[in-house]
Amino acid sequence: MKVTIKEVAQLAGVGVGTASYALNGTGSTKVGARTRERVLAAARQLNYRVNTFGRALKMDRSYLVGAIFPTVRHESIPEIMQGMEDELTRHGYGMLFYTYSELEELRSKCRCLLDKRADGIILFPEAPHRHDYYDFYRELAASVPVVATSGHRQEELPRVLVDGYELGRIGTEYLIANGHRKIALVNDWLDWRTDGYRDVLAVHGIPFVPDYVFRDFSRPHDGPGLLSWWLEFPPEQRPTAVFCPSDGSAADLQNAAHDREIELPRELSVLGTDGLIIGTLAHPRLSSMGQPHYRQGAESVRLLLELITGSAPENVLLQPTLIPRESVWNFNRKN
Amino acid sequence: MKVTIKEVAQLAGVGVGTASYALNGTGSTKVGARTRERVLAAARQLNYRVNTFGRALKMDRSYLVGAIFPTVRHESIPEIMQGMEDELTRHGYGMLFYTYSELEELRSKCRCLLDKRADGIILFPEAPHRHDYYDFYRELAASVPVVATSGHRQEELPRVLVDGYELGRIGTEYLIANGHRKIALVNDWLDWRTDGYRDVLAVHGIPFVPDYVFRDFSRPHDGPGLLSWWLEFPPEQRPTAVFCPSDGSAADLQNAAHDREIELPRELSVLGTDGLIIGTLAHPRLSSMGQPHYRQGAESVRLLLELITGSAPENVLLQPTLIPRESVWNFNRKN
DNA sequence: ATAGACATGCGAAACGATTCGCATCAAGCA
DNA sequence: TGCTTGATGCGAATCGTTTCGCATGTCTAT
Repeated sequence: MKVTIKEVAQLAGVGVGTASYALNGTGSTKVGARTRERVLAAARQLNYRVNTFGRALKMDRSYLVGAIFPTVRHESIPEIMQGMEDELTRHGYGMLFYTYSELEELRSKCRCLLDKRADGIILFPEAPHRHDYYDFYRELAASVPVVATSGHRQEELPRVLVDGYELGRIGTEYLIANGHRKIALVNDWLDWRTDGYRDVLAVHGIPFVPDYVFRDFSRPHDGPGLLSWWLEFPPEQRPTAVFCPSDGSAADLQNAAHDREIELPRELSVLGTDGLIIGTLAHPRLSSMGQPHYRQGAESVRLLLELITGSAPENVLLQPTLIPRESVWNFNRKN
Repeated sequence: MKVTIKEVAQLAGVGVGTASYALNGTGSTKVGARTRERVLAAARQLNYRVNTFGRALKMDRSYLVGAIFPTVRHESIPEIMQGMEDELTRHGYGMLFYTYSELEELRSKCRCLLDKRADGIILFPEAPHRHDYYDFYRELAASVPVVATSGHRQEELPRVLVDGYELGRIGTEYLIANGHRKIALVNDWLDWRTDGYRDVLAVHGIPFVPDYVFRDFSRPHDGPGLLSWWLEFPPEQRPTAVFCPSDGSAADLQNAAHDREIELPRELSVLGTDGLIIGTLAHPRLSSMGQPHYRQGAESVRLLLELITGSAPENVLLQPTLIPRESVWNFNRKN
């Protein structure tokens, strides 16, 4: 399991330099076809595999990139990772996986990554409204290529994100098409979604009601929290549909509604975001704004690799797609 | 960003060897306290960080371990990964993440791992009934430390698994305690679960009905598939409870039942396995046999690290715990 | 026939760390 | 004083690559 390039060269009867050129295809002008063949044959025979460390030491390139996520418990992360892994493997890179839950941990994990000489880092940013994080992103990006992967508004870093405006627009359009007029929007940090929502309402001549937008981040963002917010509206003003920022919160809202014996989806329609498989396990099965997580991962890698090889890549904007299922009531069809 | 040990030694006014000893604490007998202090101070001042490749090259230790999963889409994997990551980081190791979907891909990903000189591999085995996989496991384990992490019966490799017998026993006991007598068991590869199930029935004097055990792997294992199997029983023989091998299949079964307007959980109780968060999004919220995924990940790492440092570790058997929620009807309480 | 151009290939140096044999020095002891 | 011993530290050798300068040999053109 420990055959070196020297032994390959010896068996092929050439110098180590020549063997290196032949093996890597570099200096293709410099090594004759017959010689190359001999080297390759010898390598195959000996089952030679390059020692990454020798190479990395000399070349100052590790072919490793780091991936840091705020917590794996966020359901869309596995799919993103899958996209990243596939794309990285196709380019001969390895992926170093880390998680963090607060800034200090992020710092120390990035230090680990730097120690391991990662060629670049893909960062899933959390809590993008906090300035200390922003400062750290900038500081980090100064010493190593970094790209952000997420739907957050992330001005600092090269990034791939999902078009929040379109997401809000398409989702709201769908609800309106199903006859909804009183539509609530639960906000996450993705403000663009609100713009899309508001614009579509305008197009259809539906007045924008500020109270229908849940912005209160001091309140719990979970099912019971959202439901009690919803219940505070007097019945005739109560939204007929709630547009949630994730499938988890949407399903949780549905379950809270079940507990109160509210009839779903007739009394309360719910539209999720993410289009995850968990949506099909909820009852009713969640309609959702699907996000292209796999592509998000793959594109992040593409960007990072460009960054590593020296070009200044353009940000990527991915489009969401509607996944209609059963959680939205259709007022137009007489059920 | 590229300060070497030589510069540290120079600044401290010592030889490189001495600097190395001082920095690593090795040869602590060999370097005087005052000298060590000087070296450490110099390192701090220059912000020195060891170059992993130089070290790895000399020591033949990469401080990298590979983690290979059949597919991230299996919901319990993120939690396992989290456990692995925490434990690895505590020991200064990095985790190389890969996925595979068939044997050939597993092979090639393991080759990547070997190329990157991973010190060991944690393998989440798939399809443990296939002999070609078994052969490969053995072959792989011959060239690098490997541990398996899963609930599968995996005789070849050092492994950490969850006690399937106890899982079957406790789950079945719970159903019986709720007044169920006709209990179906949906099998995965974990045969031990069947033993626990059968033994508990015997303890309670309930006859074992072979037909209540779903073993037909040619049929779809999903909600509609399971429901149609269930419906084939004549009503009076129909199981009142179905013990599922995952939360996903359990929730899917519930949704299929909703579609047929079967009243849950009165007409059909469902017990899941895994205790995942998705169980709380299903309706009714899934009762489930919780598996200690986080610990599973952490213990796998512990085993692997032992293996790497040369000892022959004992396999680890983790205990499942019951997570009662709302998907099991209680016949004893007059509802 | 000779010089220059070109194709091919050799092997030393370098990357940054660890480790080992050896040297130095001071103290202890006869 | 002379010798042993122990504590401390130096720097060369090494790990497996890649790359670069140089050497060799062949061919072409004059």
